[in-house]
Amino acid sequence: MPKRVDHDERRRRIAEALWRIASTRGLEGASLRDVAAEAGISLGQLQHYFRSRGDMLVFALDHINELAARRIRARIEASAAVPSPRVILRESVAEMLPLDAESRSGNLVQVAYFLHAVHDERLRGHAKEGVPVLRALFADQIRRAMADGQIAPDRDPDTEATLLICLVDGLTSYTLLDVHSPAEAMALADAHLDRLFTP
Amino acid sequence: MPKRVDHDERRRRIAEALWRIASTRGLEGASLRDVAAEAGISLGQLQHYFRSRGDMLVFALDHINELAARRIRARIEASAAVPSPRVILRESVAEMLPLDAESRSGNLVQVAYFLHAVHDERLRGHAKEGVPVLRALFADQIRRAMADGQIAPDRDPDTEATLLICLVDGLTSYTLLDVHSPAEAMALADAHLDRLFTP
DNA sequence: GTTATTGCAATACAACTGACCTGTAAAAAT
DNA sequence: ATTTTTACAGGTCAGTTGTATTGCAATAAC
Repeated sequence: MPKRVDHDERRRRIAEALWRIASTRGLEGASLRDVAAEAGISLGQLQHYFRSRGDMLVFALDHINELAARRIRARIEASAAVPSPRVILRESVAEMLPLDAESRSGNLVQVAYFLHAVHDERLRGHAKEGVPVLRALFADQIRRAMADGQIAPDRDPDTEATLLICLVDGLTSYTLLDVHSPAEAMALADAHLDRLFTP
Repeated sequence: MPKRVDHDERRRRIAEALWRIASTRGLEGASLRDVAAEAGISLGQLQHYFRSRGDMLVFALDHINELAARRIRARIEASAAVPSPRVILRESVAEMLPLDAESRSGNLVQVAYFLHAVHDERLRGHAKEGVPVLRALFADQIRRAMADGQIAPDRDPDTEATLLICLVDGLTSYTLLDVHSPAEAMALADAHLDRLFTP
């Protein structure tokens, strides 16, 4: 055999090529041939690493979810030595919203997957799994802020966490549609946080 | 010529067949042949009424938007003789959320269009146009409630209207994904309204 | 050096796509 | 009665899709 190859590394490269296409033409517009061309490899080689198109889609979704989680963590750690709950929430939201071109294309990929997941049971599991984790993270921060007197004690942390996630999702949708600008989206998120953080 | 036919009525029938397919298999899964079969007509007949697939998609989107707006109006008028702002907002939200099977499939069609619209300039215009109308309607009700002392006077009506729309959008997405149930979605929306309506 | 295995290229294939074209029956217009 | 227009049925076409198959070069194991 020729050089022994890192399979996962190749798969990640292919997944990234897939995102580039999915963010401009949608997931359905990303045929095996297109992805192979975008990745600079042959169709045969792509098929060597993914037995089917479905396998490729699932791998790429898992990969993008992992990268997103990593970026949120990195951003929080970079923001302050001991970040306050409000900073953590705000930075997380900022990272999730499509505020720059890169994040925008990432969100487009997520949306493409979302639509697919609604109709595809296999993808749905992968698409859903991140939500409870994120809700728990948000709810924890809200609890911390409540203990600190920054949020009224009659709020329910889980409810507030879910509302915030849903709001970000909606803000993302309308930002992608150019109904409002990235800056307006962030301002709206801040307005929501302002009212969450009232003792 | 044979019986003179109501073209728009035929087109509406075809559009409804398209929704039935789009809500289960997605927009891309709705080929001209599939739509024709679902509508119980031949491919030739379908092509007689729509010169291209794109035309069909645009018509069906406009039609579904119009029906949705009509249903919201009907629901509000049915709720009370002189509906309060809060009732109007709540009923509108309830109509937008995928609370029953019919509404769910309608929302699935909307989502399918949304993803398409992000990449298709022609569709984007049609998909966006409903938002400012809805925001104006919501903002009006919020202003009425503020004048009545039901909402704190320091709130910005347009901001609150936009936040509510975005929240509903996010609630819809996660309800479609079965992250939470329709009942939970409505409870979350009520929680948000509770905090909006505090003097 | 032989053999077995891996990495990949190339081709083939059946299914399906949207668009286009032609044919024809029916009825309205003249 | 003739002409014209409408409403459709059916077929064709070039192009694209995911998948399967075959062939072959490179190298590790023996």
